[in-house]
Amino acid sequence: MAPEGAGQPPGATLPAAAPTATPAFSPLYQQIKALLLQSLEAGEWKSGAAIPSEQELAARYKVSQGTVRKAIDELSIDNLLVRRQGKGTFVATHAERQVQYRFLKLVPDDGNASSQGPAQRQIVDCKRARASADVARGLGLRPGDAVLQVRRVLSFGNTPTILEDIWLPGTPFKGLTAERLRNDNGPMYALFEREFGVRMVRAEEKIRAVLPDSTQTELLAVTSSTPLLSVERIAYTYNDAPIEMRQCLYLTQAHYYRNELH
Amino acid sequence: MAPEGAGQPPGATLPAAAPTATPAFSPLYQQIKALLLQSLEAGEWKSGAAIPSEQELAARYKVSQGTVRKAIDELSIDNLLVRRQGKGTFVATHAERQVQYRFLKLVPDDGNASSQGPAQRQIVDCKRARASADVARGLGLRPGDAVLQVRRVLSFGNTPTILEDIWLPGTPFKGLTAERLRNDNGPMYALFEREFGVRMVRAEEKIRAVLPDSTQTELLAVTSSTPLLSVERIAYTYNDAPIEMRQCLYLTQAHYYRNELH
DNA sequence: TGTCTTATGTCTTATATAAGATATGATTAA
DNA sequence: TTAATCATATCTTATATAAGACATAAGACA
Repeated sequence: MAPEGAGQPPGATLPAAAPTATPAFSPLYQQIKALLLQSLEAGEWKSGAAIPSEQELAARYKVSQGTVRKAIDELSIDNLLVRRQGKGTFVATHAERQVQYRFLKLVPDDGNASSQGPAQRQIVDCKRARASADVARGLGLRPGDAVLQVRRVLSFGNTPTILEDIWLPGTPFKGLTAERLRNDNGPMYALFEREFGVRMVRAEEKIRAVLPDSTQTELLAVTSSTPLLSVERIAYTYNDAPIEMRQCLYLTQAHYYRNELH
Repeated sequence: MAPEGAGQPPGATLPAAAPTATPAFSPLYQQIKALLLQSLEAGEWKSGAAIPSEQELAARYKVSQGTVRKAIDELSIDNLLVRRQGKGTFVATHAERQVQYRFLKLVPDDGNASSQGPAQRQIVDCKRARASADVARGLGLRPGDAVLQVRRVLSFGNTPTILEDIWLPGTPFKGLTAERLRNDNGPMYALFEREFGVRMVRAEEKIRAVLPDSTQTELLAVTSSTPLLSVERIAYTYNDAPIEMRQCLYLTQAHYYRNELH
């Protein structure tokens, strides 16, 4: 029981390992967190795979296990990592998620999401296009840049309920076709992750009440006087980079958008 | 530097101090958290006041400062406490909040909440009533129990934008009148906290798109074909006890409901 | 009045130990 | 010999404690 040399002073910059310029004079665990983020972003560990143990990471970065722990704590709060006692810490993935839809907050009126079966999905359209001013602003592109546009309808119990227009930047999603979307049974975000290495981290939504236009009434089988929830979502990957934009319409006759406030 | 007797085994129950039966065999810091919650609920520390230092609490409960810290960490994540380095830890309060509305997520189209002035508030109605089946279910009362009902309109730049029907259980809010509401300039939740000792901790919302009825069109000065956001909110105080129910209508012509997803 | 000291907060890091999960190997029964 | 069982070794994360660093504010002192 001989506790040798106590910890290095907080605020010290990282010894050598640090490859890029960290903000300097930030807490050690924040520097470690930044390094872990870099590794995640660089794809050093695959989705769903275990990252090195806290001891190993502590050795790699020359800090104590507790410091690594605090860094991992924050990353798991942000849903980037998942801890499992006795097993290890894993890269969060959509592949094995129990919930089908990561960001969908629409639930049936009885509040029980499992009371209804899985959604029926119908890809209406999937084409290459040029970014409009709106889409370009949302995705951080220039107007006219190549984008992929997907339109689909989700139905619950044969009732069309959700109409989605999805825009994706052309570059990372090269090769995505209606065929591949239709052939896939799992969540769309799982496919993005598996086929294109794109991981969704967080999203922002703008919600309004609107009336549908003529195209929308047809696709959702409602009258033009049926109020709908308009949900504009921008999803972000690492480093707050926008990677997907959606314009959704929700029919809230038998469903509602559930939100928790803290 | 003589690290004497290492920590007691986790999962051990608290020595003596524990006044009520804690779940037993939960981590020490969870037991401390529960004790702190009891003190908060009992009003041992007033809103906005500092709670004892981590050292003091550690001494009181016969645990280490770090264990108290972990308990406080979780409570401050839940927005029940606020830490200020060098100053202390304080009971979260609405009184000094910079934001006017705790749970309001409606923002102007430009996304800048401060670009519009403060809201104009108009109390339309404030009366004693009996809980309907709906309200009783929401507030955990029996139908027919005494409740307070408040109806008000919020306008931004002279445009009526929000219509709220608020139901409050009669007991904790005895003595609340339209007069007192009108005379108060601050946030309603700050008044609840100051005058009735009721602290809002979290809330749940059910959001739908609807069309207004004739009364609502008048109060909001819109046509009956203007789609509105219907937001049903139930706010909770300590121990997940529902304490307020709201039925709100938002005009989303120049505003949108902003939500962040993680 | 302005600067320094000091007391008292939280914040950061480190270490020791407990508990959960899994693989390994000896033992036993068929 | 083979297959099943059980104890154990050794991974992992989880919890508890302690000590020093940093932040803040109030009082001492020139």
